[in-house]
Amino acid sequence: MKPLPLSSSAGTGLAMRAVSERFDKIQVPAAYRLVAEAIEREILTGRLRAGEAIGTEAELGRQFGVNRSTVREGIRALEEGGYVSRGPDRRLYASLPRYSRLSSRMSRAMVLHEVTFRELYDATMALEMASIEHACAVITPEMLAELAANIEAATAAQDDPVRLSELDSDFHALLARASGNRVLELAREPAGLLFFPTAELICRRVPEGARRMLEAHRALLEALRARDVKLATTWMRRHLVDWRKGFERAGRDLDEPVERVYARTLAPPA
Amino acid sequence: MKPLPLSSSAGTGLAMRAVSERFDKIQVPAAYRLVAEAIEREILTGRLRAGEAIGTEAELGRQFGVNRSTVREGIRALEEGGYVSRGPDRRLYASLPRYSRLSSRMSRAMVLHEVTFRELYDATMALEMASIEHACAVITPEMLAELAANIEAATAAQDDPVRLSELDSDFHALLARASGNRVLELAREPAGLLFFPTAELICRRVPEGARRMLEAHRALLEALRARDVKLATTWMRRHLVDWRKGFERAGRDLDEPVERVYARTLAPPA
DNA sequence: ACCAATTTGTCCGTATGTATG
DNA sequence: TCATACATACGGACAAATTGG
Repeated sequence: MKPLPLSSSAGTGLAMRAVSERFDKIQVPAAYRLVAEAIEREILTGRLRAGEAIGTEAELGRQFGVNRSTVREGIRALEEGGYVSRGPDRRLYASLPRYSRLSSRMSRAMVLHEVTFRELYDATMALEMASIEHACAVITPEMLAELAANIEAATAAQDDPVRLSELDSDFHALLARASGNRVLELAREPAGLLFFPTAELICRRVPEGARRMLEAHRALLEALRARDVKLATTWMRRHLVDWRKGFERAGRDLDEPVERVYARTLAPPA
Repeated sequence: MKPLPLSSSAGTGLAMRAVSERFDKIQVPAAYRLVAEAIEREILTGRLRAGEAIGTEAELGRQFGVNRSTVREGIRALEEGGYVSRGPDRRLYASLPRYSRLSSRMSRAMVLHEVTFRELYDATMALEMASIEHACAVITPEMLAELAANIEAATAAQDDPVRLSELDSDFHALLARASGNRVLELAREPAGLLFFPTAELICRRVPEGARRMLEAHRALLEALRARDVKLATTWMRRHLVDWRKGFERAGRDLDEPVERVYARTLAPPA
C-alpha cells in the first residue's frame, strides 16, 4: 500500500524533485477530463453564460469526437463542481457554482481534518467582528427589518433549542450579508456552518443561554440602527465570549476536534 | 428557456410552496449518485480512511449491483469532490478533500460572481490582521525560518514582478499557517488567491512598489521575532494600505470587479 | 527480460422511461 | 394518443498500462 501524496500545498508549487530525474513522467489527460475542461473553460471565459443550454450528450460526443459514455463521465464531474446542472427537463444547462455548496464542502473538509473548536472560535471572532464593523457602515433598512424579524422569531422560540440555533445561524448569516461584502460573507460561512449549530447544545445545558443570546442580538440590532460601531463591536465580542463560557459550562473543551457527526448532518448531498 | 433556480440560499430552507400543491414531486435519485453517496458516507463516517483502497470498478459494480459504467460516473463525481483519487497505479483510494482544491474553486466562484477589489481588500484586511495577531502568539522557529527564506528569495528577485508576486502570496500563506489556525488559514485562502497576485501589476507600474513590499515583510518578520503584536499589526495595516495606494496609482479602481482573466490562470484543473 | 493476469479507459449497441409537441 | 427526442442504465468488447510471477 503506497502512501498517497496528500500534499497540503501551501506555497506556490515548488515540488521537491530528485536531481537524478530530469523529466516528469509524461501523462496523457483522460478524454473525459478534456471534455470537462473544455466545457468549464467556456463557462469561465463567459462564452457560455449561466442558464444557457449546453447541448445534448449525443451532440457533445459528436463535437468532441468521443463516445457518449465519455461525455457522461465529464458531465458528472462538472455537475459536482456546479458548473452544469440539469434542468427540469433533464437537459444540460450551464450554471454558476453556488456559494452554499462550496461552503458546506469546506465545512466537511474541516471536520475531516479535525479542526478544533478553538480554531473555529478564534476564526469566527475575527470574521464576525469584521462583518459587524462593515455592516454598521452600510446596512440598509431592509436588512435591519430582516434582523428584527429574526429576533422576533427567536423570542417566540425561546424554549426550542433546535429552532433557536437555526435562527442564531441565520442571524449571523444576515449580518454578513448586511456587510455588503460577499468575500467576507463567503469566508465566514464554512466556519459558521460548524460554529453556530453549537448554540443548540449550549441552550440545552445552560439555563440562561437563550436569554443571553437574545439580549446580545437585540443589542447588536440597536447598535446597527444607531450605526454605533464601537457599541456594536463591543456587543459582538461579548456575544462570542458568552458562547465560549457557555460551551465550557456545558462541559466541553475548546481543544476538542469538531465531531464527525456534524459532517453527516451538513448539507444533505444534493 | 426556463430560468434556472440559482437559489442564493442564506437562511434555513423555508422554500415557498403553492398551497394547492400538497406533495412535492417525487424524484428517484440516479443510480450513479447513490453509488457516490454510499462511498462518500463511508469516508465521512470514518469507516473508510484516507489512503485505503476502495476496490476495483468491476468489484464495486458487483457489490452495488450496477453496471461498471454507472460506477464510473459515480467515481467521477467523487473524484471532483476530492473524496477519492487515483493512485500512481491508477487504482482507487479514499482521500481527504484538499484545501487548495476547495480554495481555488471558491476563488473562481468569486470571479464569476464579479466581486470587486474593494470587497477583496476589506476582507483581506480583516483576515490578515487576524492571522498576524495569532501568529505573534504561537509562531515557531521553523516558521520564522521559512519566512526569512521567503524574504531572502524576494530580495534576490526584486526585478522580477512575476516571481515577486508569487513570493508575496507565499509569504502571506506562510503567515496564515504560522497562526496555527487552520480555519483562519482556509478562510483567507480564496481571497488571497485573487488578492496577492495583483502585486505583479503593482510592481510593474509603481517604481517603489517592490521596495516597500520587502520593507514591510522584513518589518513583519522582526515584529514576529519579537512577538510584538502591536508592531506587527501596525505593519500589516500599513502593508495593505500600501497595496491599496499602489493599486490606485497603477490606474485601477477598487470598485472594479475582479477580472475573468484570473479564473483561467487559477488552479489548472488538475 | 518475457509473459499472463488484472484493471482502467474508451467505445459500441441496445433497452427503458419520460418529457414534449 | 402517438411519435420523437433524450437521459439513464446495461452488457459486451478491446487496447493500453500495470502488476506479479
